[in-house]
Amino acid sequence: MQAALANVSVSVSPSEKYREYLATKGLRLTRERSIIVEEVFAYHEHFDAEQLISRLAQKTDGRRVSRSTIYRSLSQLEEASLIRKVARQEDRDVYEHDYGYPQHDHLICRKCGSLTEFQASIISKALEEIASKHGFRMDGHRLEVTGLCDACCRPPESRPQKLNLL
Amino acid sequence: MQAALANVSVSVSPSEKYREYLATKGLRLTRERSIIVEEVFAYHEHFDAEQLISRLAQKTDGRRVSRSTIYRSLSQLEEASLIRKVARQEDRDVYEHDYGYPQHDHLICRKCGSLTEFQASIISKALEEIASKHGFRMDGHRLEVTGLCDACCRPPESRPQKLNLL
DNA sequence: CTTGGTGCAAAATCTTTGCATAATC
DNA sequence: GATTATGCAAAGATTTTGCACCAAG
Repeated sequence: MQAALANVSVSVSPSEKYREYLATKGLRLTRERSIIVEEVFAYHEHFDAEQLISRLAQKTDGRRVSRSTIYRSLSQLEEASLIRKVARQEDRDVYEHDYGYPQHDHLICRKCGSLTEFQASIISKALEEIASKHGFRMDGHRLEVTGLCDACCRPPESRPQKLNLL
Repeated sequence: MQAALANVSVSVSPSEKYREYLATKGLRLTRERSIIVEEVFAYHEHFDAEQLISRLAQKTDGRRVSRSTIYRSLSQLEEASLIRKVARQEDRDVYEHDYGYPQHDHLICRKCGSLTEFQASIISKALEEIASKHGFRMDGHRLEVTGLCDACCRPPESRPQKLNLL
């Protein structure tokens, strides 16, 4: 009678978790919502609303979902802690899986825009101490480290052309 | 011959720094830009574009500046590392002073929205190590710790009504 | 007189919303 | 049958841009 209590404990599927969340609000896991949550969790890549829309709003089979519904669902998925915003790129919120995935942070390259994940328990621990010192009840954090990634650092011959500044 | 090399070393005023930045681009510190940088550094509060605009676009004296110019200037001030984005609230980017102010991070209350600053060198140090491990050339970071602030934590009589999720 | 700058209004983006229709309990 | 959901198009909101006129070197 021991549940896996590692960093990640996934007892139910994302869809199921979504259903549970919806239930608490008296809402239903409809076909569209189901399609969305499945698509979102089909890949572990970071994504934004537009990418999801382009994948779902253009389906020819019966799995097409409208733009509005996708936006509405993304808000719910975030509320339900299934996904979370990690950054903002090109004026769009970038999401990632929050459910079933360990806490981590990101190195964001200012040049090529690449997102590199890393884990550092020392940071979480430090934050817990800091929060408690301020009487702050922490429930999460978002840490974006900006700079130049390994590839973009190397000026030599393979100098990246794409400098989308800022 | 020793410059103040503490966390903060301000040898020139924000305006002067702005002027220097502009010079490197062959641009000038105009009267409007001057007004903007002075207004921005007049208070050390966090602010967003709209707040700045409401303060500057409604002046009756000769210190009015247009919306466009303010947006254009904010981009430059950010580029020049005079200000930086700290968060996003109500769909707006929130800025704070970056120049002449020590590195710090924020505790953001999900309930009342309050921003509390804190400093933790341990985090910067940890990040430097992590970055170097990834061959990443860090030039800054943004850390938002979310949760409930001291005031909003206290359930006693003023029990928060809003109990969301999970 | 040539380049840079401002202001206005229109445009561009991303996101939300009103409403009619459709599905579900 | 009442409530919830979807899709569309229109509306909202913030930020950007084209353009004419002004300013500075």
